[in-house]
Amino acid sequence: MTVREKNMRFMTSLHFIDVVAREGSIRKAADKLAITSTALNRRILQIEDEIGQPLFERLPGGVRLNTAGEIFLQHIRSQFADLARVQSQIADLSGIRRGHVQIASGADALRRFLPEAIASYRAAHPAVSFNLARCYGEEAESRLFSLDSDIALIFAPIRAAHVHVAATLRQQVHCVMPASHRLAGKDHVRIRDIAGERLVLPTPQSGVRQLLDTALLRRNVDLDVILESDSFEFMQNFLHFECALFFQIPIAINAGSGSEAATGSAPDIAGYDERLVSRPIDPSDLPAGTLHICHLKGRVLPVAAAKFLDEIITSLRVRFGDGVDQ
Amino acid sequence: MTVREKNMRFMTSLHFIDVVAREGSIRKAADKLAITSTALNRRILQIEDEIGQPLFERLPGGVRLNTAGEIFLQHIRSQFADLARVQSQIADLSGIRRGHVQIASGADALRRFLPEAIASYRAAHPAVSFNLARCYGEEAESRLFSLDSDIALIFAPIRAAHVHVAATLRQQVHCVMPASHRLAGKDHVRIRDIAGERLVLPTPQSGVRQLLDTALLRRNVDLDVILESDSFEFMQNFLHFECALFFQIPIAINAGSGSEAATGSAPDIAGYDERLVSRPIDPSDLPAGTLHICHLKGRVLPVAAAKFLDEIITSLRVRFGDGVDQ
DNA sequence: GTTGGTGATGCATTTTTTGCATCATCGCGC
DNA sequence: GCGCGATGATGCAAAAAATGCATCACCAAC
Repeated sequence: MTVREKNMRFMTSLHFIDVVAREGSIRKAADKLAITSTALNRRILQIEDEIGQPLFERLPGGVRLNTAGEIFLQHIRSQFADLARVQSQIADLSGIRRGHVQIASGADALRRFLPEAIASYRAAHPAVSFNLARCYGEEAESRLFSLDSDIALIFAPIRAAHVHVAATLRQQVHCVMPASHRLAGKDHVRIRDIAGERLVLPTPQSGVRQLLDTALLRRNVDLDVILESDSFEFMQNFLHFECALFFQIPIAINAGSGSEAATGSAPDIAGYDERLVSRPIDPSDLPAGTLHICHLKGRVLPVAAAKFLDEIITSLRVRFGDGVDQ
Repeated sequence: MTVREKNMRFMTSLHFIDVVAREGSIRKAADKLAITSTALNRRILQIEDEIGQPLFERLPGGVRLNTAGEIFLQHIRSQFADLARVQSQIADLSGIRRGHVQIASGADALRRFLPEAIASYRAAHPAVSFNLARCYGEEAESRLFSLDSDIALIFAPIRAAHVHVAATLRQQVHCVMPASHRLAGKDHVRIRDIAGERLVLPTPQSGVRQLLDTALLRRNVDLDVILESDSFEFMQNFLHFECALFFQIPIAINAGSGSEAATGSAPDIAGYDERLVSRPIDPSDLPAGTLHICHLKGRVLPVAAAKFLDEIITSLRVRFGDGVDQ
């Protein structure tokens, strides 16, 4: 994947511009590209000459794209993305079915859903490689825009207009607790139930947290937040040592077979960690959030990415049936 | 325009592939590109190596694109088109407002409408140059696809799915005759009126002719076709020497001010050739045809082309008001 | 066969790119 | 104020790449 450097001489100059823009300095970029700064500098100057206008403004501490440069960089990135698509399409002709899929996802989907989905896809297409970037909504959107990711799974409202939502999945926030917890006996958890409990919350950038914040703020509940983390795995393991509650959405909890979820009944954490159970928060206390499966608007995805996108949407439909919309 | 060869070194290899594909021979292409065949041959080989698969199949009489090559060529052409768009966008930043607009049009629109539209646009943007290819519907569509034209004006049904119709204009076929003709006194011409007349028809590929054919074939009228031509100018001048009828649509007839057309009344050829008059064929005998203003689906047009497209649609709306749809 | 066309390839030459050394400029800290 | 360390730009020589010439191998048509 990163060893695309073997060739494509006709794209190197454009690639160089991308790197310089990302590094903000010709010398640093040259370092990264393993060439001298003079060579790189001259390539930049030459392209600027060919375009007819400078693409970078020279600052004392380095370079920065000007407006023309930003337009041109976007063009360069779309060229690379399109070239990748063309290559995978050409490779398809000879039946190789190789390719590369780049995914941006929140912490929710990459716990169980994505590992299984990717493994299942790779079982059918072993020559397809993947890249997974864990990030929050806003960053995921910008990764789509800069073509660093083909597909994004975002559990948060979509902000930018350039994002196309291929499918959505309604997800009720669940409360995870030790099996011995007094709330474990109930079917649903109410907000007033958790008032006195020790809580472990996801970081404020997370979609789950934002849902919780709006719901709790409105109620003016006094909370005992003992820990904040961006790692569900950490929170889960923490519960083995101290009795507390944390919050997750089903896609982060559910095992692959998904039979229990497809029935519409409350999924639990069984099979993942038998010492913990999850109970949905009452929907009248906390509305369901939406997981968005998206890609960049107007973009033709590479074959592998398009196929994988289809496959995860199908898989979500199997697991969460009625919660999926397109 | 054709002197784009001054630079863009990072695109030359790709440009070479395009030329070789068009010429069907490396040597001929090399000749056209003013380099030796060996240099060109090696560039082709190198790119094929970089792609990882051959793009051409070698025949005894030259080369021809294989499937991979066709996919890649389409990519190349879209790269060039997008680069042109980016360049014009960048040029726009510094207020230069330069660019190049490539139009494919039937003989109808290039009589009066396009010359005036282009002149008017160039009056506002003198640095924009134009290229006009006169062709029939099918060829116009393929020019859009090969990105040889940005915009097409087609008076015929659209065949290909890759064509996006930005606007349409309903046009009733008119019958043009000497002012002294016996039919000149009528408001509308009926099909039965022309049965005994000497007729001058456009060539069978023309949209007007195809409309006439279907209408006349159905009626089984016996016609006295004395001449067939693809040039309206020729037909018009012919009528100075022999009394006959020929057929045109209003956009080929109308003067620029268009006031008489905007009223919805029958436009005539006044001001263009005072010895001739035009009368619409009765719509119940011959349904109106449709002029399509189109570009390639999914394509972002260069600034100049997009602006010009807007302008001609506006201009059509001013002239033909209710006949324009979007 | 012979002829005229094609693309491929070895080798010498030309052109381009690269690297080193150096310069000019700017912000920062003492 | 004045060096210090960072930046990008530039002259010049060496390295690398592209080019052109001559030639080969191939094929079709005559």
